[in-house]
Amino acid sequence: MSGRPELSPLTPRAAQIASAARELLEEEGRDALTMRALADRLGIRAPSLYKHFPDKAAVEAALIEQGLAEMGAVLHAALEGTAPSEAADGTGAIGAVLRAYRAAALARPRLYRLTTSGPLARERLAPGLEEWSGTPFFLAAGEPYLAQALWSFAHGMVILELDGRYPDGSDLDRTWAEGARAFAARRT
Amino acid sequence: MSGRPELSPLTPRAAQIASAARELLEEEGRDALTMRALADRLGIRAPSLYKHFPDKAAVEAALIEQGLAEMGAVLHAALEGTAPSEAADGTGAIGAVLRAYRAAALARPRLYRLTTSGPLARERLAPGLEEWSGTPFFLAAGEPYLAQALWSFAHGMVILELDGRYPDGSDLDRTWAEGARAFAARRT
DNA sequence: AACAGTAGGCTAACAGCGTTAGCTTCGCAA
DNA sequence: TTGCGAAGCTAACGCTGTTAGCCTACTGTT
Repeated sequence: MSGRPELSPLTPRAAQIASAARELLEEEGRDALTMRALADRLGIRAPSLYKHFPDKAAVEAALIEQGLAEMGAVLHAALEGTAPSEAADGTGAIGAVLRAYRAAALARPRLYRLTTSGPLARERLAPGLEEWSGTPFFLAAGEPYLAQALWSFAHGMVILELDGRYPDGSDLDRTWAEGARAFAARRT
Repeated sequence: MSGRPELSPLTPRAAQIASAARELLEEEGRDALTMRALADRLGIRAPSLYKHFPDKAAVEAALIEQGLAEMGAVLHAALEGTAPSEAADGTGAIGAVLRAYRAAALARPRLYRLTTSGPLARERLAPGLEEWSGTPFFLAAGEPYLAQALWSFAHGMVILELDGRYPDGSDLDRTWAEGARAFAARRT
């Protein structure tokens, strides 16, 4: 399992704000996450938020930490769960990680996009968190280059699906399975 | 080769504006592409732009069409070029398409991100253009599911590289090669 | 008990954003 | 000559993130 790094500490009030921000993001999308709308949801005025976070990017960073932590937890759990059985479809740990990744991303699509899109302000994130959330890919692939390629495939699949880039009627289950077989065949 | 669909027609003035928009995007980034900055570059005021485009999204759509058209041209050319020799590294057409894709994206990173990130307003694009730009993946993979998986891998690799998501010192050449081998091995 | 400091609200305001309304000015065609 | 459309303009609106400065209430100290 290997312990998850601690998230950046938040004051109780800041945690409430982050929680409201997450609700707002997941219910209404990234564009709706404005400082005024967030303040409204808390019954205060926008400038008061700046007593708790230095700027909007810091609020987003708190959500990104949640996104990384939850994705990491899901992936680590998926690896634990399927280690004994060693897979239903012959793709083993690689298939398990891919299925878990897709399910977790589609369950929280807007948080996923916030977490993974655009340049990442690493200095705002808890150290080690990003790496920890990615290690299941390494564990599943057994080798860092295949692991990075596998992660890239998974992210590409998810983000293109979320953005509606695939033609209508695409059988994405089958595309995922095809990718899983391609990568699993290279596992040593 | 198969002829490229025509891009949406623009009046001469609109084409000038789109050209200036592209310069602005590539030189200063997406955030710098504002209607006022674009107008400045043309020596006019922002509201005058609305005589030529209905809104900012229409300007962006013109750039997205350029991005799709240029990417498609590069990929089609790459397939033509390597069909006879059949590859230096054993990955054949798949390796050729991947190398061309990466090179084209990294040569115009901000246009690539604009073209491929976020929901796509298909009704604003020339019909068939998006499909045409993607067909080289199908031609290289020989099969639609592998083709979609291959495209997803390529996009994931590029966008994660552009966003600086890989750890410092990652040997991305090797990661690309690993992915190319995985997909090439499944080509029938 | 009086005082100081701090946490956490508030209003007013600024610059920048996309966008609209309404006006003017120029060149061409009937 | 008249009319009209193309293409510019200014002023303004509502939205955004953010800052400055003020006020109130609680908390701990002397």
